[in-house]
Amino acid sequence: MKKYEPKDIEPKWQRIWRENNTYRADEDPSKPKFYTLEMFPYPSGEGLHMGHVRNYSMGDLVARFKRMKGYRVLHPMGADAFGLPAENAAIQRGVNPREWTLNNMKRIREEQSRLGISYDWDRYVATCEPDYYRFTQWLFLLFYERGLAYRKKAAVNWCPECATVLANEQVEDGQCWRCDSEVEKKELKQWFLRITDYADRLVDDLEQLPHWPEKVKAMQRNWIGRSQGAEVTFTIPDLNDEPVSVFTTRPDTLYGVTYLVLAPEHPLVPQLIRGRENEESVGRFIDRMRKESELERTGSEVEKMGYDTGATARHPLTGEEIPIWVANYVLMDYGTGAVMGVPAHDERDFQFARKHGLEIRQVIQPKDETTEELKNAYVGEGVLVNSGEFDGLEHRKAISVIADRLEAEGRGGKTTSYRLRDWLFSRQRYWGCPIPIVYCDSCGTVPVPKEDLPVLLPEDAVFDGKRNPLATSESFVHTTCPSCGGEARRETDTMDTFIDSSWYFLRYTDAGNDRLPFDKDQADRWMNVDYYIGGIEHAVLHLLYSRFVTKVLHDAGMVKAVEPFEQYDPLGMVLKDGAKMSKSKGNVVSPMEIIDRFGADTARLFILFAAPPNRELDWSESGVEGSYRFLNRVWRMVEQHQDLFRDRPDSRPEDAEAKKLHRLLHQTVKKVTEDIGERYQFNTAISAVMELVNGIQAYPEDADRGTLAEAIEKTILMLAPSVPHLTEELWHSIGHSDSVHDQDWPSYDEKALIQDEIEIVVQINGKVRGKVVVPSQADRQTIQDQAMEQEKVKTMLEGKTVRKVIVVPGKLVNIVAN
RNA sequence: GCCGAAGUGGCGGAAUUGGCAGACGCGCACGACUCAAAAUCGUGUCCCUUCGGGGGUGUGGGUUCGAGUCCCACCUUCGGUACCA
Repeated sequence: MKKYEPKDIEPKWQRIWRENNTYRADEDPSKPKFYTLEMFPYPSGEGLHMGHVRNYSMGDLVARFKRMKGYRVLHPMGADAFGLPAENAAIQRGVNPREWTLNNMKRIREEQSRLGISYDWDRYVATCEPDYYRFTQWLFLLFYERGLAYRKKAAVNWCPECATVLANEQVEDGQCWRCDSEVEKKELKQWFLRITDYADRLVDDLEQLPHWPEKVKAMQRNWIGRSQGAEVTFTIPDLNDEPVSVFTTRPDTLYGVTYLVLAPEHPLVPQLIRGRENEESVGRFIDRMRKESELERTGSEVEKMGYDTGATARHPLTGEEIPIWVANYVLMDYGTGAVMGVPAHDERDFQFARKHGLEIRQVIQPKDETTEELKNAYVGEGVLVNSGEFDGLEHRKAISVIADRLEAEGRGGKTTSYRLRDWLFSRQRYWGCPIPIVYCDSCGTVPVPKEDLPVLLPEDAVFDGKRNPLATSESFVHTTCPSCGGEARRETDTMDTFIDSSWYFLRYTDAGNDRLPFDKDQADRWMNVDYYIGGIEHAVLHLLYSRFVTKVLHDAGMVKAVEPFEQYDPLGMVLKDGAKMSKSKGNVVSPMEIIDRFGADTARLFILFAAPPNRELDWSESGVEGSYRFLNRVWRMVEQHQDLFRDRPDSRPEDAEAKKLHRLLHQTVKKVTEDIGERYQFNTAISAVMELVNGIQAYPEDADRGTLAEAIEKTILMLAPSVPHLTEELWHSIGHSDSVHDQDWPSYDEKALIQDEIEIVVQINGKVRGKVVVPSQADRQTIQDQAMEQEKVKTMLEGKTVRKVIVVPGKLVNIVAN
């Protein structure tokens, strides 16, 4: 008997599949399409880790399954190849970022190949290649034409370590998402993409994504932070009735406003304090706030600090003059950078008013309660009091009524505010996609014509870690104006690398196109991605940006899809001993080492079997051995029955054992088909096949041989998506000359699932007391009669009165007695 | 604080529509094969028990003939987010 030697068979089949182009995407238009995608990797110098293996194993299982089910499947791979590590390697070790990246890509591709994943390698894309980033630039120009890319000066996030700016999404707890450095604020002129124009659609269209986890949708909703309310315009008598607007979700409390608070950065503040006695102290406070980092400023434990400007504002409805304060807790980049203080009905305002001795005026009264002095802010329901003509209104109604009144008087009105800011898009780094913009003294900002793309990254940039390398390249910076032909300078910032991954799934649909990013027909043939797998750390980065870009391309008529990903499955982490694998902990399990020892099939099987897809998976050495053991059992099972396949008898399940195995086989096919195809629960699909293998091994020698042969053959087919090499080898060993991966997925026969006789549980008062075997079609009465006939049941019922008998055909009988 | 998810054997985890809790695997124990070991195969493995049975899915209540599953209250853990007006 031949031994199972993954070392021999895995490379062999990988070679044959490559030579036969087995996994090229099928273009047959008569088949339904299926697009399955795993997030492409950043080609770091580390190679693949177990998280990748898990990701790819799951995607490959689905791709192979769908292919066998008769779909034309798109299952591509690429490299998210722009990024800082390459450039840092250039600075620290003097290597060329491009070479460094391409080397890593090569290694990662080899490692992916060793896993035996069924990619259509012809569609491989690398975002750092000119034939890709040329179209990233093309898309930028499309955004620019549509008014969605603009440049403005603003206080932006600056990471001193990365020496570049960051989008809001890329700042976590005031720290850089990549290097954890504390982020600073800098006033810079930068490029932005107008993602806020799409805020409503990005929220509303989440409704169209029932196959996304609630969690991820909630994170995106929170991030966009849409909130309905009103804008209220106060005026400042001392400044010629200069208007100052605030945003509030509670216009119903407008009569409870006793002061206004502005953010320290609010543009009116300098004018307000000019010449007043506290000009100096307030000025110092403002300077300090400006210098403070995001973290110092917005950390949860930061004390509320505020200063009276001495100026006053006029209430839009009452005309009352109220003091204007400046405080650190009001943020310039949310709402209007100013808030109205309603201490009676807002927790923060209450504390602030207490601390600074400001008036607290109650204007909402809980129903059926008398007024007492407030010990806390009252934020509940109630009716309006002390609110002039609005007294007695229910507060929810008042929200609308008062907002309408403000609008009628030209002093505000209903509005919606968002937390989402425009996407800060430019980066002061080399290893990214150059922004195709030229600055000309006579023509101003000029986009590079699409036919002149790509704007190539220069080879002569200097990597000294002190400045943007692109700016050091004379050959790059100096150019001619596309408009007037005069001397001009190129934009030296590159694009945020998140743009590269925001459209790669579209490029895959038409990877070779040298005219356009992709052809509309091709994109429409494949989009949306039906099944997308990858880390949840991208819940509000990559996944939000991709949704935005897809919508813009849809609006431009480039693709039908309005959402990129039909179903998104967040991938659970791979742990070791309950902890994240990391070099510092020394608990990293190397995928290639596992493949060397057990083979890729074992690694894949273990990872699929050990936990459901989106839960954490604890790597277990003995678990891997168990998977290896199982594959050996399958191998031996087929080897032992080689004779069966020489004359391949037909399946005639007539004896009891054969009927049993036949039924088990069909049950298993049904379960595995549903677990993979509908529930995406791969661990239970595999356990079902294990049960079938157990059943086959218990099958007696003298029972029907044809039934056995069928069961073995279908076991191989059902395992093919999970362990492609082993099954291919076994498939050929039982006499087939075509690939197991080109076979039809086994079907099951509902009739085969029906048993002649079934076991029914007999309960007395809900406790199992016995079992009866009845014909499967038996009616309620027959089942009940048989149950009551049971010896055990009889003795248990002695001296008791039967009150009720519940019969669930096919399941159980419950006798209620006392 | 707010939002989201999850609590089931020694461990990873099953139980799809309210119907036999613990599938499958790991680990462990015993047995077979062997001079012996490894490998393999087989048997057992939630807890208690006077062997009749009793208890058991984070806690306490409820609905139901019947609850891991539904409802109410709470506890714990994990993830996200947080002066967002």
